[in-house]
Amino acid sequence: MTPTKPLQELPGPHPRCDQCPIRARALFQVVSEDYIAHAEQYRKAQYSLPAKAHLYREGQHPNMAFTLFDGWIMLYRQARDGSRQGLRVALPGDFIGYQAVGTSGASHAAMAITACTLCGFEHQDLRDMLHDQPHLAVQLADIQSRDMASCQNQMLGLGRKRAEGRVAYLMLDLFHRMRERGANDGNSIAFPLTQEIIGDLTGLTVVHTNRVIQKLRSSGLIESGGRRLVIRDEAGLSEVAEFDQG
Amino acid sequence: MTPTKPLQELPGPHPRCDQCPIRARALFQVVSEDYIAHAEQYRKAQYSLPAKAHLYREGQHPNMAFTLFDGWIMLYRQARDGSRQGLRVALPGDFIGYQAVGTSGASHAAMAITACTLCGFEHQDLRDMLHDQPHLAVQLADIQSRDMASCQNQMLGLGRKRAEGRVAYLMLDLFHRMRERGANDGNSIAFPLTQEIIGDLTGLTVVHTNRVIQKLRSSGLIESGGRRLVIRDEAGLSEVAEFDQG
DNA sequence: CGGGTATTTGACGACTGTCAACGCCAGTGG
DNA sequence: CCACTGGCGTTGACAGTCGTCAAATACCCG
Repeated sequence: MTPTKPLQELPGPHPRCDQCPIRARALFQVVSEDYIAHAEQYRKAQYSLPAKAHLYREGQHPNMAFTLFDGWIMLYRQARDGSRQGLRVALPGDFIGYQAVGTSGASHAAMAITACTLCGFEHQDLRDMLHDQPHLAVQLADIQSRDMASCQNQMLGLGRKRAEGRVAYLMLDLFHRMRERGANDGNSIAFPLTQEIIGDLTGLTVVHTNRVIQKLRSSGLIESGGRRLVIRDEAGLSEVAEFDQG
Repeated sequence: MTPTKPLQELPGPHPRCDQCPIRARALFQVVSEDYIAHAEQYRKAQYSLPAKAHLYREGQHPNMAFTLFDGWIMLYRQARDGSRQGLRVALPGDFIGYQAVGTSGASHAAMAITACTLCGFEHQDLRDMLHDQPHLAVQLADIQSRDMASCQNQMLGLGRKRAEGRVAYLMLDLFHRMRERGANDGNSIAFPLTQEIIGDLTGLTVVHTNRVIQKLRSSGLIESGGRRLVIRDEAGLSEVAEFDQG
C-alpha cells in the first residue's frame, strides 16, 4: 500500500465500516448483504485526510479508487500557468479515482476541501470484483455514465454560460446533491467552498467570482457567508443558472 | 427497434461485419474470436447516416449505444439560447451513446459531421453482455474512464485557455487520434470540420474562430482549407495548445 | 449560372481578467 | 488582554479577449 503522504490510517480497524456509504450509494448501491460481505474483503483501508490535503495529484499513480465517506473533495486539473480548473466536487457517497488499465497516471488531482474520510480499493481488486460480480460492473458503468453527464453540464457551462449562470448552477447543483443526501436544512446547506474554489470550478478569477456572488446576493437569490448557503429564490436562481430538472 | 428517423438500415444484411472496428477497438479491443462471435448475436443492426443528420437528440431515448464504423460524429449539448457546446468528436472505432439505467433521456445530442456508418447495440443487450463476459465490463469501464479523461482536457481548455490554445488543442487532438488510426498522410489529415463546428467545440463564435484560425495560419503553425488540415509546426502548435504527451 | 453554405472583414462594446490595495476575522502567542 | 499574522473577502481602475451585428466575398453543387 502506497498512499500519498497526507493519508493517515484511522486509529484501529473499523469493525465492518458499518455506516460506510459504500452500502448506501456509489458502487454498491442496491446490493444485498452477501455482496456487501464480498466487498468487505476487498476494501483495503479507511483513510482520513485533513482539509486542503491532496488525496492524489495529477500524474500520480494512486493505484486506488475511493468511496468518499465524509467531507467534500474537489477534483481539478492544473494549466501550465498554475491556474486550476475544477472538474467536479465529490460529496459523501461519491466514488472517485477509478482509472483505466495502462494509463500512466491520474488525469486530475483530488484535494480535500474539508477534512475527509474515505474507503480505498485497489484497482486490481476492483477489476477482480467486476469479474466476480457482474452486477457491480453494470453499476460501475452507470456511475461513470452519470459522472459523464454531469461533466457535460460543466462543459456546457464553461463554454456557453456567463459567469453568473455558472456560479448559480454550481450552487444549485450542490444544493440538490446535498438534499438528495438529506444534508440540507430547509433551503440552506453547509457550504465550505471559498470563493477561490468557486472560481476554480467555474473558470473565473477570484475577483470576478466575488462580484458575481455579490450580484446574486443583491438580487435576493441567495444568502451566503459563514460557511453556509441559503437559496432564497430557487426558481429565480434556476432561471439564471439555466438549471434543468430538479 | 425504434431508431431515430434519419437512421436507415443498410441495404441487405452484412455477413459478419467483417471490417467492423468493433473488433479492432472500442468495446471488444483485445478479445478472441469466441467473444466476437458472442458479440455478433447482440449486434442489432448496422446503420448509415448522412452528413448533418442526428443519430439522437438531447432528451431522446435512443435505447441504443453505437460503435462508429466510419465517419465523424459530434456530440454536443444545447444551451437555452440555442447555441451548441461541442462535447467531443467521435472518430471511427469510438463507442458512443451508452447511458445509465433509469436515466430519462440522452444527456447530449449526436450529429453526423460527415456521412457515417455505425453498429447499434441495445442497452439491455449490452448489460447482458457485461454479465456474461466480465472482460467486457472491465473494458467498458476503461473506455469510459478514458473518455472522462478527455472530457477533462476539454474542461481545462474551456475554463482556462485562450481561444488560440483551444483551437490548437482541438486540431492536435484530432490529428493524433487520426494518426493512431493510421488515417493520416504525413502531417496532414482529412478535416471535415467547418469553422462553425470548431467554434461549437471550443466555446467560441464563428467569427472569432475564424480570426484565431487565420492567426494560426499566419504564424506558420498550420495550413487548412479544402477539408484538410496540415500541421506545419507540431512543436509550436503543441506549445500554443498546451498539449501534453503525444 | 444561381442559390445556399462557408469564410472573411470591420466596427464596436461587453464581459471578464489583471493589478493593487484594503478590511475583516479567527487563531496564536506574548 | 492585546498585538500580530495569515486567510479570506471586498473594492477600484484599467485593459484585453471575445461576442455581437452587419455585410462582403468565396466556394460548392445542382
